[in-house]
Amino acid sequence: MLTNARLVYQPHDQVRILNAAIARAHEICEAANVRLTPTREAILKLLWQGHKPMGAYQLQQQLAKVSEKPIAPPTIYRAIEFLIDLGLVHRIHSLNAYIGCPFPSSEHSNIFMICEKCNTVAEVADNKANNLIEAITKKAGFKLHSQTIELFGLCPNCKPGGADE
Amino acid sequence: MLTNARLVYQPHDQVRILNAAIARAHEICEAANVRLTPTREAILKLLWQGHKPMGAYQLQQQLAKVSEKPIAPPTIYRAIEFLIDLGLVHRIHSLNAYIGCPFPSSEHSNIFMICEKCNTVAEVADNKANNLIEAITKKAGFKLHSQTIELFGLCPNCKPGGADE
DNA sequence: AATATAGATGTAACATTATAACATATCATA
DNA sequence: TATGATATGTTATAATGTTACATCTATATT
Repeated sequence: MLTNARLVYQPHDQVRILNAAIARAHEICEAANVRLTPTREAILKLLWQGHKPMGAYQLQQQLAKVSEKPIAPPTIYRAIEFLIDLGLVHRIHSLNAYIGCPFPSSEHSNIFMICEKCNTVAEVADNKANNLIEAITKKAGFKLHSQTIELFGLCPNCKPGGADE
Repeated sequence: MLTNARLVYQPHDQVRILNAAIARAHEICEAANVRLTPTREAILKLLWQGHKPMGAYQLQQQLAKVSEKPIAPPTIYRAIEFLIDLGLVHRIHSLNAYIGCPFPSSEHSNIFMICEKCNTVAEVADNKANNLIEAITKKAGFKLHSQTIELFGLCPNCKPGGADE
């Protein structure tokens, strides 16, 4: 099982993690022979801040604070699409929002644990889950292409018992 | 494992199924002491036609054909909310669309198999999936409230090999 | 049967999310 | 530096969903 849950739920060196993610993204783009332009990089960075998903217009607002010229929705959406296609970002459908992917370029089912209180999202990739879903669909005669699994609840820091369970 | 996959993927008496679903809905509403008004019933019926999800504005268009007066979005959304709260209808987040629930009033994880070609949606409720997700979240210290699992691919009737696998 | 009440719908305006169509700019390379 | 491909700017608009408040309707009570 691959997960960034501990990272998300515990205090950590946000800047280092962010820089690592950006460095990783540069590698991936280079390998794919595509360009991680300033706008794209800025959006990717925002989607890594705080492990909270952000909507397109929220991204636009944040970008406005940094850049001199306002960036219009089409550019935002194009950048998001670019990042999603590369596996660097995920869409959280139930929130109409986007978030940086902690393990890009890994084949995985994306299971998102969405905290209803603090809005953090942790991701899990689990082979057992993949296999089970594969088995369920196969039994039904359904040819599986992709999937999205979104779980709602309270993260360790927000649930009544607290982080130490 | 509870599923309506066979029903959805094989020819069946659509009218009988629909009537059964509506009768069931009436029972559930009576038990809950709430009213299945004509508008609500009309929407529920539409969401049972063809096992395909429909968006709010699509529902509005269809209703316009039947009713004399056009029905405005708030009424549509209110009816949808009502039906979802009763467990009679589900929202498919990735499609911004809604569909009738084949097994209302059953405690279940909702796994939706969405055909990318014909748009039919079959639903599966699987205890193993429930348990696995419960285990995954527990391990991460996440308190699970609800979930949505949406699978994309090709249904038996649309996939290359055909329905007989 | 008249009336009070809660629940349901009507209505108009608007907020949010996303895309289309076309123009312009920028980058990599010949 | 010319050229083509890629990326972004610009304007308008589509699609989805909500707010706030008015009006109606069913039901229960007197």
